[in-house]
Amino acid sequence: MTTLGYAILGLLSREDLSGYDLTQRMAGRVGYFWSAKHSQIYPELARLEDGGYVTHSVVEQRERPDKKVYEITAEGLDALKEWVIQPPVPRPTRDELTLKTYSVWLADKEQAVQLFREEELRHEEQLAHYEELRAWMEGEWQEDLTSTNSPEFASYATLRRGISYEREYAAWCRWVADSIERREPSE
Amino acid sequence: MTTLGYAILGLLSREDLSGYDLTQRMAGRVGYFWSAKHSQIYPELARLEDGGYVTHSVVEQRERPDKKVYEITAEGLDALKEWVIQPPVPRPTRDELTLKTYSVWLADKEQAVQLFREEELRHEEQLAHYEELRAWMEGEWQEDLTSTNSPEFASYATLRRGISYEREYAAWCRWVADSIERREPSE
DNA sequence: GGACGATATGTCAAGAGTGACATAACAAAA
DNA sequence: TTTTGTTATGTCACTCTTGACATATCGTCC
Repeated sequence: MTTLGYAILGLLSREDLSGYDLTQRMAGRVGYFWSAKHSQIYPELARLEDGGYVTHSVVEQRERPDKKVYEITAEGLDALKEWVIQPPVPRPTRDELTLKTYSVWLADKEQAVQLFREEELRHEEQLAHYEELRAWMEGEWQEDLTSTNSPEFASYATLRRGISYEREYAAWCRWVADSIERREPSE
Repeated sequence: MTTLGYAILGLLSREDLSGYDLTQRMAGRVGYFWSAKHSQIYPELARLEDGGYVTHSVVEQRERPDKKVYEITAEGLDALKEWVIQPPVPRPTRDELTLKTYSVWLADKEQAVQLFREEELRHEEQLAHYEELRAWMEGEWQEDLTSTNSPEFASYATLRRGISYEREYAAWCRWVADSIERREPSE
């Protein structure tokens, strides 16, 4: 089983979805911690069905093309539950901006400052979006968030990770930009 | 040019290195923001040399097997300088622990708490290591860090990113573990 | 009727990255 | 003398992931 397989099972454990629906989720909702394109999702669904982790049924639609709606099986749910509590396999992080920073001493100061200001803005915008979502969740899901058994709590927990990540990344970009500006004034 | 190519150029802009040396760097020093195995590095060096970004000379050693030491060319340095100030191509982040968190509502609470405590520890140990390095740099490189033209400043800046990342990740793990423990006591 | 956009499902070639395999020089220890 | 460990360079098959190509249904707008 691939990690993508578990990502799909995680979505199907909450609701039945088509390959198209899964693609939307992978680009949006869960896209900031796991993403995939439809060209990877469709073959993976076939493999999951082959392994008995999901089943599908064709749903005929009148106002749209027909679709295959996938449902997680008992075996699929068991596999997912087991995977969740296993320590994650350590993956190498690859951060291109930090890599660029490693060579920033070679760069034109003004252009470097601009780069980090732009990235700061990107992360602050993402942060603002997450903070909106957070406010909405805390209002709408008040009761669900009192129990960690709810998918709502799980979604909220991942969002808090996103918020923390974006806030720190933006702050670091600001620190780098400020450092260059202060130490090399108008070079 | 691949990102790995620029990673190699970034290392060679600081000092001449062999493929073996580069492999050590990619596993250690810069490994927390970009990493590669020797099986990827050797072919990439050949491509870089083909493109005129690096040259190599064979250094004969008496106490060890001979080695090829690579040196960055003027063209290589130009390419690196240009790349550094370009906005990074947005890569999808893939975080397996956050993905597991998305399905944590299905998990046994005790085992889930254990998972997040273990991960918290991992990140705190990494953080402690980085903080040691930081103290050493701030002491040893005091003068170099006053100018952003120095490779020392660049190394210091990337280290601060690592510190910020590990600190926040550990804090988030702690928050998740605490949440599960408080809201589902001894279930 | 035709064009366009959203919905819907699929394949394929190519690149990035890894683990395993392969070879060889040299030192030190058994 | 053989073995073990480090240094050193390389290849290859395989997996993961993406972008491009391909096809088809259905509604709406011109």
